[in-house]
Amino acid sequence: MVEVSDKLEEEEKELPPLPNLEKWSKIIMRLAPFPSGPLHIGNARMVILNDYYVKRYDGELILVFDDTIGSEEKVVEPDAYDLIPEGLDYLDVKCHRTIYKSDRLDLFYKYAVDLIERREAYVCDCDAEVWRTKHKLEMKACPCSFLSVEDNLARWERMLDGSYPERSAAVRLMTGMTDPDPAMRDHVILRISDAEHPRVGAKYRVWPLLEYSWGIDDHELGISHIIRGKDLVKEGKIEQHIWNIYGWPHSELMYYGRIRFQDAKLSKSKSRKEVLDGVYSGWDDPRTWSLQSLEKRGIHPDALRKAMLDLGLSVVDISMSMKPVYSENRKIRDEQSPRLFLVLDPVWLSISGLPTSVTEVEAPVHPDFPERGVRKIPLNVKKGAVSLGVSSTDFQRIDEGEVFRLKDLANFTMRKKKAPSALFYSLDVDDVRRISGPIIHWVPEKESIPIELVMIDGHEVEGVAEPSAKGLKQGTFLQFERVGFGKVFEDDPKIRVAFSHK
RNA sequence: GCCCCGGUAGUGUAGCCCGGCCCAGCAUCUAGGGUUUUCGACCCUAUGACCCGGGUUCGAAUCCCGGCCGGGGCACCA
Repeated sequence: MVEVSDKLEEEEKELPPLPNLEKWSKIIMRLAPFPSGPLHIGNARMVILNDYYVKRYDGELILVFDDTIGSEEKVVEPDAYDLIPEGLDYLDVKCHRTIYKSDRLDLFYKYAVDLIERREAYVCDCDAEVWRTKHKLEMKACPCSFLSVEDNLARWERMLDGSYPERSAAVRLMTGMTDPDPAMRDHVILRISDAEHPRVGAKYRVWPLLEYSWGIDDHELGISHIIRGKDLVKEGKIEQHIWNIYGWPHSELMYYGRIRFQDAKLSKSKSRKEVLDGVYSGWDDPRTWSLQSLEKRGIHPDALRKAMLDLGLSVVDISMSMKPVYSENRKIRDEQSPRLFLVLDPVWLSISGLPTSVTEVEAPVHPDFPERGVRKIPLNVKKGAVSLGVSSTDFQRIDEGEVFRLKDLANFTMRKKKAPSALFYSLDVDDVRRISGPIIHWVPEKESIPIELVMIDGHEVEGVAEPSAKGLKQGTFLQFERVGFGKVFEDDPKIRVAFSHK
């Protein structure tokens, strides 16, 4: 027994300590994604929770690609082997080891033989449907379970050597046919699949099921604590059954409920199809809700982390909004985000009557930090007249004759009757403040920069940004005043920005 | 049909194991105000919850029973 010091103290949100710490000399946990695509926001809870405790207890985190053969609906996507670590990197999660389930088949075979020899498992060649109705539901033992060890081992060999076609035989663990829970009755732990595996090809045709492979591996890898979704509680029970057979110490099992995001519909299979078909721009398309897509949008990993940790370890299924994540992201990012004017769907106003003294506007890079300087917006006024763009929604909102302010510039009277235009009214901000008139953002027609904004739903909208947007560099997180936050993900030939949130 | 699990403000969460400090804390959302030449950040204020019914107890969000509602499992998927 080693003293496991609890390093966390005055952290704002403290999760409960891990159970039975004293039983483990070291905290070892694991991340076990099935590599079917990049990690997405729905997987973030699993990752962050495990990482949180490993860091808190100075433990070890193992990345285990749970890449067994899967099923027709669940197939290994080779790109995922790179996309998953990429997502972990973004979340600042460090894995101390990386392991591939597909490298460990021999180990699972070894234990399969041992379990058969101990009469804890048997090879069943019943039809799955028959087995379910005649045996499982009626709680009647399967005739295969009475076969001798020798017969079972012979059957096992036939599974391996190809004599048994796919689905014609499987290894069942003798958990007991009289268990009140039908889910627990002699569950299949290994089965045949002739599918090709992206990493090991056709080397193996007998593959373990999740609950079995983990029953072995959680022990083999010395996993002390397991935090996983509650859809895996049955699997946990089967693991415990295996641990009991061998008298192994039980890893501590913890479950959390499922999260649904109100503003995000997650479907890895749909994403995969759309990415492959080119409908989505790639695995970082906002509609995939992949970790990559969140990074592209400039969602700070700490914002995600905080939101996930705030959920705690509740086992209740929840439906949460992205709002808390966005709120946290604004808090983190606001201070560092330069301001800029971007006008979507511009309406060009013919401005007239501008005093000759007004030739250029200076607006703060950040209103809370004047020392960061100003952005210069040249006007190119010709005889007191100039064309300035405002967003169409603002234009529609302001009535004929109403006084409004173009932020950092001056106050104007709206003229709509013939053509969109505005007449200079005054310079002083207070004039418009007194009447609570609108203060809106704008861009000059000359020298402004076209910008493409990729929205969260994948749609792209064209906009025009003020001249100082010229030379914006990829990776810059910024705020378009009154439009929202975003991150530049392309700067050549065109500036393209991923919209983050309001 | 069988087996688990759970129900605290709109949303999420703390408290429940070891009943009183909870006329229930926090975050987000919403509304209003302050600051600000942004619908951002920051500061302040307000509204808003213990699923229902019994029981135990001096005292229950916390313990017990029943009900209702919700989620998950019963795959040769993970």
